[in-house]
Amino acid sequence: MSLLPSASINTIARHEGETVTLAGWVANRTEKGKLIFIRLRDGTGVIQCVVFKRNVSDETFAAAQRLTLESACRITGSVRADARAPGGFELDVSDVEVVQVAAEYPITPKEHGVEFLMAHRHLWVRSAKQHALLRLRAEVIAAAQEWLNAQGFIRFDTPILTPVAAEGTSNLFATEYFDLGRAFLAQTGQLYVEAGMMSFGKVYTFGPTFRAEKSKTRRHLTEFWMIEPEVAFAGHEENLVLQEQFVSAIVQRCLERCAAELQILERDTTSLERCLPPFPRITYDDAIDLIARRHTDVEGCSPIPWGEDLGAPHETLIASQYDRPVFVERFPTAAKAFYMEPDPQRPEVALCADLLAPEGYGEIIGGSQRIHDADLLEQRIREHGLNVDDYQWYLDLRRYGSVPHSGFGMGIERCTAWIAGTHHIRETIAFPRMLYRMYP
RNA sequence: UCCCCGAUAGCUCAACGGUAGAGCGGCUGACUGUUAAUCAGUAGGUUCGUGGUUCGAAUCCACGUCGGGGAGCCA
Repeated sequence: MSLLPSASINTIARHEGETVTLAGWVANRTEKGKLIFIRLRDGTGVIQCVVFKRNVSDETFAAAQRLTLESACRITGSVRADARAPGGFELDVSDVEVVQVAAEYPITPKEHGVEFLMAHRHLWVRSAKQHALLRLRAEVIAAAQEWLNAQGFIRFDTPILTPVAAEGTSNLFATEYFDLGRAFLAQTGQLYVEAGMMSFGKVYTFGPTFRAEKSKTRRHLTEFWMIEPEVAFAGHEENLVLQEQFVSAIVQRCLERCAAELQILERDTTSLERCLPPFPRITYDDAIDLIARRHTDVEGCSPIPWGEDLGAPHETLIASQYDRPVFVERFPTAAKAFYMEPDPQRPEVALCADLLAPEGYGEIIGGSQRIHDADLLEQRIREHGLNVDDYQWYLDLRRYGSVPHSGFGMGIERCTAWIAGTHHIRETIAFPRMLYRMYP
């Protein structure tokens, strides 16, 4: 006989007046003499179950008394509307079946510190806010993939174990690879997805990426998930249009389908509702001017000379000037990755852009038009001090039917943190990997 | 790697050179409408580690360990 429930809590209203069996965990319990309130959590929602001593057998009442926080159980009762119940419906209990009585649960409704919660991450994911955040993350991922699929993109998965640094200098995680020496965990799928682009035209890769940077901020993880579209024949302009449509579609879908989660997260959604194309754009040159004029607006923000990359305080200042995401485009070529196409009118800047989320959530997308000329690409590889032999396969993409093409990478955790309005991105992934934390 | 901050009961914190405490959680009991219930009682401590200063150290000093916030780099 199946142990599965006969109804789920998120759609319990459909069962008003019916007797159903729910299966889940005790989110909270209050005993009041001959009356016990059990708030049951089934993964889809939470419902209050009311056990009256007079309405149930002694065994059932005793079972309800045994339930501790997070105990697993199956509860049978009739669904009724009641204004006193959170959510408007409650279960008038007729039977309680204990599946497992939980040991004393370490996470209480009271406050806990970051260290304690991170050490109990495997349990913390059950908590309402974490549940909402991870549900929102799943929606961001589904929205991103389904939107790209609908636009004719093909998912083209790229390797995680790679022979060399895709972008060169950044720190990489290395591991032994049999007799072939060291392998590195991919820090991006971009170079490989370009091979897919030459096969399918419009592709994207989606998966975990790894950076062994010793970053210790609320915007960094050593393992994070990135979705990276790449489009043949697309130039810089088309790339930006694709990005603003993509991001808007994701945000609007989250607003539609995750309203309950955003409410639990106490997210003010008015700024998200404004997130529609076109997004404002500012060139790197104008950004430098803006920083020179307004750097005192943001703490720790100092003027920078032309050629230097923007820091976190600079991004905060720029984003604060706009009410929706903003593109910062045409960075100095020398400060960017080797594969970015120089602006034909001004080779000292590249046809690239970062998309900064509003409200100080920082860079959520980095993208560019890629160099499609084999000679220029090889020259740039040498200028970056990289080994040309390692990139022969990548140069081949420019030798056999090369076309102008563009793409970008969006960080799932940063995007989710922005939409959720969550301060630290560690809460937007189930098990964050950080500089000083790998457990659990 | 650098700068700043912290570590005391299961959790969140107080005690700031002189007897180690509270709230929550746990346990026991009361209660037919609780929403982090309320009320009464009760158990619970190697004050992160090592060394030093002192009549006396949770408290001051040094080193170490672990963690938090930020920078650089990036998504």
